[in-house]
Amino acid sequence: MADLNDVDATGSPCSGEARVLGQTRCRAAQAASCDSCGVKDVSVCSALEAVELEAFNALSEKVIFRSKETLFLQGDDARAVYNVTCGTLRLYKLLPDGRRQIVGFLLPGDFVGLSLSERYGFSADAIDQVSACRFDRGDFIDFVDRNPHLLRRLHQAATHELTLAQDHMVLLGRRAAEEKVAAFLLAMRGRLRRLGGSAVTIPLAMTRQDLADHLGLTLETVSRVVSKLAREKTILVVPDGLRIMDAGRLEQIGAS
Amino acid sequence: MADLNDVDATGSPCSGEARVLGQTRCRAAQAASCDSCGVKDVSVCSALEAVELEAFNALSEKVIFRSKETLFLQGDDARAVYNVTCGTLRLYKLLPDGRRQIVGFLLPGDFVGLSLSERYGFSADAIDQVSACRFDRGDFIDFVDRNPHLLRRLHQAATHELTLAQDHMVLLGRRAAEEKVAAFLLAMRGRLRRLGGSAVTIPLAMTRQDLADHLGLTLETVSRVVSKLAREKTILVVPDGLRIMDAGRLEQIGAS
DNA sequence: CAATGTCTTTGATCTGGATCAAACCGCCAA
DNA sequence: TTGGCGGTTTGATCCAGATCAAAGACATTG
Repeated sequence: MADLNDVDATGSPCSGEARVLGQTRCRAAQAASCDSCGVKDVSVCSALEAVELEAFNALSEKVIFRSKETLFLQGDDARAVYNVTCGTLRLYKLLPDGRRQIVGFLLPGDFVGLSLSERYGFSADAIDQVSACRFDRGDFIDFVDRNPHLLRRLHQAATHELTLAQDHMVLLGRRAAEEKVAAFLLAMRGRLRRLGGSAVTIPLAMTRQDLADHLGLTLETVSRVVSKLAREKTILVVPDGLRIMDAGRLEQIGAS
Repeated sequence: MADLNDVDATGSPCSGEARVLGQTRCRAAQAASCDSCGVKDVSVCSALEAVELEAFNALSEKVIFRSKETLFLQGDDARAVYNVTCGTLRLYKLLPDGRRQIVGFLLPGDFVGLSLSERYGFSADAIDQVSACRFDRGDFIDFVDRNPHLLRRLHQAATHELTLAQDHMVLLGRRAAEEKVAAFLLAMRGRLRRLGGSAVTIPLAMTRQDLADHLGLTLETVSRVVSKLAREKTILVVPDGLRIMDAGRLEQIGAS
């Protein structure tokens, strides 16, 4: 049985400043503009000196996207780099006939547009209300050029994403429906945990369709698998998310 | 009808020096050790000054792997970075029960291990005879640190790989068998073309099983699709590869 | 040259997940 | 209060691709 005594992440306010490649600093004064998003504050532990961090954050402006709002479309020229501070983004690609593959969900702390290329390689929109730090791409590149040690971090971030992408290829190419869902839930639990949130309740802002388009399934199949896991008491479906009741069982199904 | 007059890439010798992040320089004296691999020489056009290039190449030693030889396994500690100069590598991940997902095929000019991380995130083995330049990972990192502009190239290479990975997710998650094969062939044609090879004949060193494990299919399905395309004269199966007879038709099937 | 192993092709059958269809469940707006 | 809307669940049916099976095509080796 899972650790039900875990405190659910609920009321921690969001940072108004960018996490510098995985790290963040919170400014309480800005927290009020963003409702609870399930992420605890993380103390400063940055790749940047305090003075650099100040300069870095000065480059950004805070922006808010409403649920379903589109940040940009695949092929748009990449004016901005974003750092999510609150909420969830979906990044996706479309085939000409409308089939969609969600290549990733971004949570607080994640960057969009780190490739620094001329054009966005995917589309992005907000699943729930999202707040983010927006950097002008040119300014961001200049700053990185002036602080070359940041490039190492940038490169690390990119290769980490690549590793995730490769893991997802295994999931898409070689796993059965139930394994896909189990592996996804475990991965999500890991990410939330690292963000300091709950290890038990997973707030799923995305719909069954989103899940399906991420896992290479249909929404009906996702729904059936979730129902089955709930019937077996492996998970418990709650409003706006689900609770992992038997992580061991989930790992057994989604073992990697 | 496709351009049948295209000269097939056959006899061009391979470089004995690393391509510096996409560019290469050939040294005729070393070419003899490697049989034809379908890749034309590319003139020097490097991110490095001549003197740096010299230093860079001095870091590497030439290594040769026989067909089916394993370079490293997932989880091994990453002692080396490789630059393929001839032949084809497959990079793959295994599930505990033996299911395999090939995350990529590497052709001449491609680097392995650019993530510079402590451990390899996948396994790699040679499909045919492969020659490569081998860099000690520590030396490579030191060199990059001394030449920070190279980090930009490194980062570009990583994000390019990430883009390819995301495209492959679309293929794995949302495409039908025939589309998968068509898209793969077109992508391979593009890569070979960029390498200066033939646009018509695609030398497939990999088996049907390899293809299947890359595309998320079974070998039988791959075989059937290839047979079907051949029956329709879209492609022509030849020893050790195939010819694209009707690229338009292929694009129509595998449109992205 | 037969024997053996590896890879490929092709056919017959099966099945996991897609597709089609309908009901259900808040939630919001009229 | 009702109706519409977006999302979810559940059932019935279908089918693309998996699985099972066998034979063919080459190399390599004894």
